[in-house]
Amino acid sequence: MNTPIKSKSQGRRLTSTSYALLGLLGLRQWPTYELAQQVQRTTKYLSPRAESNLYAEAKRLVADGLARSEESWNGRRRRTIYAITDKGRAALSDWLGQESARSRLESEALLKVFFADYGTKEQLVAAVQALRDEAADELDHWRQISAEQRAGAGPFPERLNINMVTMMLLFERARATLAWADWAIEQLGEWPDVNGPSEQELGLRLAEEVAGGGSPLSAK
Amino acid sequence: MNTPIKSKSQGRRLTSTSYALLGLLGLRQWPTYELAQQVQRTTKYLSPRAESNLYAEAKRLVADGLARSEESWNGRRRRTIYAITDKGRAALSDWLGQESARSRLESEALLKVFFADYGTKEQLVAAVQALRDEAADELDHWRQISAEQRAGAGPFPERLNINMVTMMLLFERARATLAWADWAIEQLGEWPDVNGPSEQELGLRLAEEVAGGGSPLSAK
DNA sequence: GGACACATGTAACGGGTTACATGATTTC
DNA sequence: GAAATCATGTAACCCGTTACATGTGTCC
Repeated sequence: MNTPIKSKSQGRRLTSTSYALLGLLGLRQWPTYELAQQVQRTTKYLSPRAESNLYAEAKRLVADGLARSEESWNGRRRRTIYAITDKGRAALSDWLGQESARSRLESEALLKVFFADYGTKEQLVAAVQALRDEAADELDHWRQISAEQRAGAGPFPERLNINMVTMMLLFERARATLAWADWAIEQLGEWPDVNGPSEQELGLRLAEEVAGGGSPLSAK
Repeated sequence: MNTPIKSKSQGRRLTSTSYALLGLLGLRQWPTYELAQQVQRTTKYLSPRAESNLYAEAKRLVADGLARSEESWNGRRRRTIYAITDKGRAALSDWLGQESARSRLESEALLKVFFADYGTKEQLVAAVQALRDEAADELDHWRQISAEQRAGAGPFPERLNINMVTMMLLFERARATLAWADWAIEQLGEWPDVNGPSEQELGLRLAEEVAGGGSPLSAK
């Protein structure tokens, strides 16, 4: 039988993971461990990835010629240091000119809120509370980062402006989530069950305000 | 050579896709096409999936005994109708009692904002604009859904309350995004380049307000 | 001496994506 | 008669996840 032509991989389609790492590598070179930590601080919130995949992606970047790796020794402890190449910088700036994939939210807790009528009111409240906790954690994270930056203790101070602008969106979304959760928990207190008040007064009122262009929560 | 034991799959780990479909199937039975449409209207915003994967997942649910399928004919056009089973309902209510995976945001456009200093100011503005457009689309979507519900034209009116509570979070987040984008574009107008004003006054001010617990955007 | 952080992975698996296919029916 | 929508998929690929492995250095 004919062996299929093993075409030389001349550039896989790069993913957001690729660009997240390339972006960080553009700032300076990193040992993989620190790179992974930096991802935790920053890009995790825009493009979350399992740690093991970061190690894998770094290797792929090297295979594609977008990064270079170098062995280094810290005592008897081996470290791999990654640095961006010119080809990597080119790919990065190329990417900035391309259309972006649509943003996506993946939220199991909110899915549970949506389908809460298959369960108990306690489960509904717990799902809302989980979303509240997530948002509170994230707010803390950004507050801490902000405190470091204000104290001049953060890395890359020259990136402070763009950094903060990016962060503001996540911050404001987290604030909105927190406000929503508090509002929801208050509302739910008065519900007889997971279906809410009969006649759907609440739902109708919300639908009317939203359809009319208003914003029921901030109005209150 | 020994054939490895093909262990009978006695229940793969179900995914959010599974529960999204089970949740919809719990409401009524659906032909796959309408089921996929319903996903577009609703769960897409909490757990987005490619259409082809919905067809695949529906088959997996049947294989697991969580749903039943039935052939049906609309003229000479074949349709597959899916319905939930008792086992499916059990899995669904079981799920509601479990811990949720952390929510995740995946946003290529925001990643581009974050790494905008590798490109031009126009590209930065374009990325912000893309986020604005996404949010505006989503607001329109929820307004339209709300209008239908208000008019009593929506399906499952008994689910209006829980439905609207879920929607309010997405609505408020979209509003926050829109406000952020408008603010950001206004700010960027005054920037000399992608690095923003020198001395990072803006960034410092934001960091101070965020760290102090304030909310720079809504204050203005 | 034990825990914890440092540091870097490997193995296996499958879900999810993109791209494509195919035909029927309705609408203009 | 073409285009759009209805309707349901298949094929190929690989990224991303989970779970695990392995050893070093430091702190108390």
